[in-house]
Parts: sequence; structure tokens; C-alpha cells
Amino acid sequence: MTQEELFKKLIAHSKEYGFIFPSSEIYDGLSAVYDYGQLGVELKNNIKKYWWDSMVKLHDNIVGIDAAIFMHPRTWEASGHVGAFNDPLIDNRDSKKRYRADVLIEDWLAKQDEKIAKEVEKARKRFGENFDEGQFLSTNARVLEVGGKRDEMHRRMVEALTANDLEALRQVIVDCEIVCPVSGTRNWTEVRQFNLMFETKIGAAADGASTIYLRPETAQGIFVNFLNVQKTGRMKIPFGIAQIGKAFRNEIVARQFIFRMREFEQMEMQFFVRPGEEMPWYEKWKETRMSWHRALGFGDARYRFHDHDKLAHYANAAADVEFEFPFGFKEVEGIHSRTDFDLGNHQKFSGRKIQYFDHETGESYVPYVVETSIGVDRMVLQVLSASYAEEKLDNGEERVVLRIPAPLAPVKVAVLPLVKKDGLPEVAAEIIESLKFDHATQYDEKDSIGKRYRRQDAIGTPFCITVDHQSLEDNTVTIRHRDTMEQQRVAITDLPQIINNKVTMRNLFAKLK
RNA sequence: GCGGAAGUAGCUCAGUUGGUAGAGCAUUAGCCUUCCAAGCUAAGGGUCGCGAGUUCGAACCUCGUCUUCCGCUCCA
Repeated sequence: MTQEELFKKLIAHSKEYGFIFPSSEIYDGLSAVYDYGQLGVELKNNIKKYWWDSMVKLHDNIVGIDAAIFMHPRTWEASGHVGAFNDPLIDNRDSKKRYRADVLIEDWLAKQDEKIAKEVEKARKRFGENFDEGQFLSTNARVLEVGGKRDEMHRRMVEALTANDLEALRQVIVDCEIVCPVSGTRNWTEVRQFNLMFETKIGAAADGASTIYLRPETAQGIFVNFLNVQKTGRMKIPFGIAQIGKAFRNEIVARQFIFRMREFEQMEMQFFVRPGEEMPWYEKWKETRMSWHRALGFGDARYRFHDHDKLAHYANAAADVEFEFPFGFKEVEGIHSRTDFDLGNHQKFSGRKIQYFDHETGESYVPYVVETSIGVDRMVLQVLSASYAEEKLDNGEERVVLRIPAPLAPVKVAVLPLVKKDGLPEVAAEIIESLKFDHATQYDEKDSIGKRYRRQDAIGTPFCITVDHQSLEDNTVTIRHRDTMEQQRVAITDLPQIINNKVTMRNLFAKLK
């Protein structure tokens, strides 16, 4: 089976068993929006709990908040999203290809640099050891011409981008005589802005309603509450603020199932440190976060770091944790050293002093921030794609099994009477009663026992408890393990403890570094 | 947004030259009572993605539209 086939099966399986549905399906769906079903929501909640507890419960210097999705519009000016989240796009009419205008120009600039470098190389060969590069660059006519134009175009591009002047930006493309790499023509459309932030209105239109945005990231809710939390929580640097919440991005193309959605959920922790101490913390959090992923037991080889060369406007270091999905290694989490960019800008834009007085050093400063930001939906997809397996059994039959780590499984225990008579269902019902306040349970008496095991395998239930005739005599039942399909006989009274030991989150926390 | 492919029951799919829609699995009820699914009986479930058009008649032909997948493009 190819990875592509596997991915398709996973999508079908997710729908068939109630994990993930296309949104508004009865109206033909809504592009790149999905709903979580009865099992999907359990899985997702368990993932969130694993993250939340590993951050907030296990660290006495990390606390959580839940900020609103709506934020003051100025927030997004301070964060840089109003400027940087707008991509200027241009289409070539012949090839029908779309490009980012500034990227086209950047490419052209790079080509000019290459030209100059080639001239230098040629001259070096000609003059040999006597070659003076500095003099050559400042006197050679060809180099001066190319370089001069390059610098002028670069200046105009920066000007146009800063002023948000789309027409000027297009003129730069025209003047550079940039051709489409595909069609080779210069038949360009206008430059258009594509805003990745969703807009809506607050207040009645008649009263001068103002435009507000659905947050494109949850981080800003933490930054604007920095002082509130630090002061009311008596937090001392270094400390962190964690948050789980929805964010929204109007992506040009959003695809690959729930990997890239327009509405998605983030789990973010912003860790505030002394200026200058951010790099050790950045390294520490990279390690901590990687161990969190690897504790799930999907195999260390399926994870890797991708260190960013090109940094976002706020960062001085950034890395992704990538997981090997059926469609390749892709980002599931980002660890960014955000410097004092965010707090500093909020200080500037709000006019409020956002600083921390450090009693140890006696200094007041804007803290630096190390961010860990993980996509909940990508985690769901990671768990599903790593867990899905089709196995050939000894008897020649096949089974589909989701090997979801027990603490994350949507259903922990299924209780099954071997037959639905002779008082076995009644015993099963009692067992459910003893477990259901602590664990997600299911009861099933329909069809043969083997079939019921398969159904539980398909949704990833780690344990099946089977009540048989012996149970009536000695108050024991069998526990059947999903992964090995082996069974063991235990006393009914021991069940709560046995199950609890097997499904507790502690089993994951124990593997964390 | 472009190009290609696709959309028929919960799932996987069939459906002939245009003649009022089928299978397997799944579901529900009953029978059977059996520790690794697919025994027996019965039932429910589809305005064939949506909307127009052509036609006496459209799942099938034409146009539009929506959605999904693949490739490009894009991606804090």
C-alpha cells in the first residue's frame, strides 16, 4: 500500500467511525473546514489534556489562560499581522500561475547578484593574482550598470512594500522586465492583496461599526495579558503562560485533510525570560517539546527538527518539530525565540509600560519570549496516521487497528458479555458502573465476540473486558489487549485499579525529560 | 487561483445505446449462543452533490455551480 492510499484510507476510516466529518456536509461541505465527531472529540480532548497537564500541572512556573478570539484591532498592528499577513500576489495571464510579487522581485535581485558574481569570476581568471575585487566592483562599467539597477529596484520594492503601494510594486516588476518562469511572458495582472485574517464587524453598522479580526494566532492573547497574569499570579521570571484556543487564517489554499484548515486550534506556551538568556531556554524547550512528542511511542525516527534559515519578523531563532505524515515530514509544532518584539510593540502601541522589575538584578526590562506553538488538529492527524494499521492475522484474516496510546484513546474500555443471556449482561452493567466515572467506556452485546473485538480495534479501544460463564462462579473476567490480542483473567474487584494503571496520563509523563 | 480526475445508501463501488436505482459490507429487530468479524430471517436507508437546459423521458447528454483528491502555486 502506498502512502497515498494509506492516507485515503485514514480519511475514510476517520469518517466511517465518527472521528472527523467534512463540515456542513449536507450542504456539500465547506472548503477546508472539518468537524470532530463523537470519537474525534474524545481523542482531541485527551491530546489537549496531555499537553495542558504537561505544561500547567507539571511546571509550577507555568499558568494557563483562555483569552477571547476577538481582540482590539490595534493588537494586530502591534503584532505586525496587518502589515506582514498581507501577501501581494500577481498572476501571469499566459501561464495562469500566481506568484507573490515581492518573491518575484527577490528572485530577480538574486539573479542580478549572480550576474555580478560571474563578472567577478571572469575578471579574476583574466587578471590572476593581481585581481583587486574592490576596485573591480567600483569601476567596471557592466558591474556598475547591473548593480545600480539592482539597488534602485531593491529600494523601490522596499518603498512600495512599506507604503503598501501595489501599483508601484507592479511597476518594479515591469521595469525589471521579469518574465514568468513558466510561460516566459511579461503578461502580468494587477498586484492584489490577499489578507490572511478573517474580518468581521462589531457593533451595529449604524453606530459606526468597526472592523475586527478573528485572531490568526492565539499568542497575542497571552502577550496583552502579560501584566495581568504576572501581577495577579505573583509570577517571577522565568515563567510561562499557556493557552489552548481557536485561531483563523484565510489561507489561499488549505488542503491535506485537517493538516491545514481555515479554522484550527493551537496550544501555545509563551515563556518569559531575561533578555540575553533566551537562547539556552530556546534550546531547552526544543528538547522538552521533542520529548513530549516522542513519549507517544510512535518511533523517534518519525520526528526531526527543521531549523529555520529565514526567520519571521519577530524571531531571532526558530525551529519546527516535524513528524513523518503519510504525505511526508511536515510541521506539527514550532519553537520560536520571539525576542521582546511582541511585548515591546504592545508597549509602543498601547502607551502602557509593559516591563518586569527583576528583584534579583534590580533592573526593569521588557522580557524576552520563547514560544512553543503546536497545532491540535495536526496532533490529531499525527496520532491517527501513526496509529492506523492493517494487520494480517495468524488465521489469515485482516484486522484494522488504531494503536492509539492508551491515555489518548477515545474509548478506554469496552465491556462485553460473551452471550447476552444467563445473567452475563447484568454483570457487565455492574462493571461499567464501577468504571464509567473515571474512564470512557462502551457496552456491546451485539454479534459474535470476535466481531465486537474487531469493532473496538477499529476505534482504538485498548482494553476489552469479557464477561463469561466463569465470571458467575468466581467473579473474574478476562482483559483482552488491543495490541497483542492476548487475554488475562483478573478479579472483577481489581478492575478499577488495573485499568487506571494502564490508561493514566502518568504513563506518558513518566517518559518526559 | 490554475490544470487534471472524481462526486450514486453510513463505507466500497456497479449501473448497457437516455426508459422511474442495485450489490457487498454496515445499521436495526428477531433467531442462534460461540473468546478473535462477515450463520439464518426480516426491516429501514438514496430527490444519483446542487441548479438550469436538451428530451415524451436524464444517474447517463450540455452548461453552470459546490465539494474532494492529485499536481502547480502559496504557507509565521
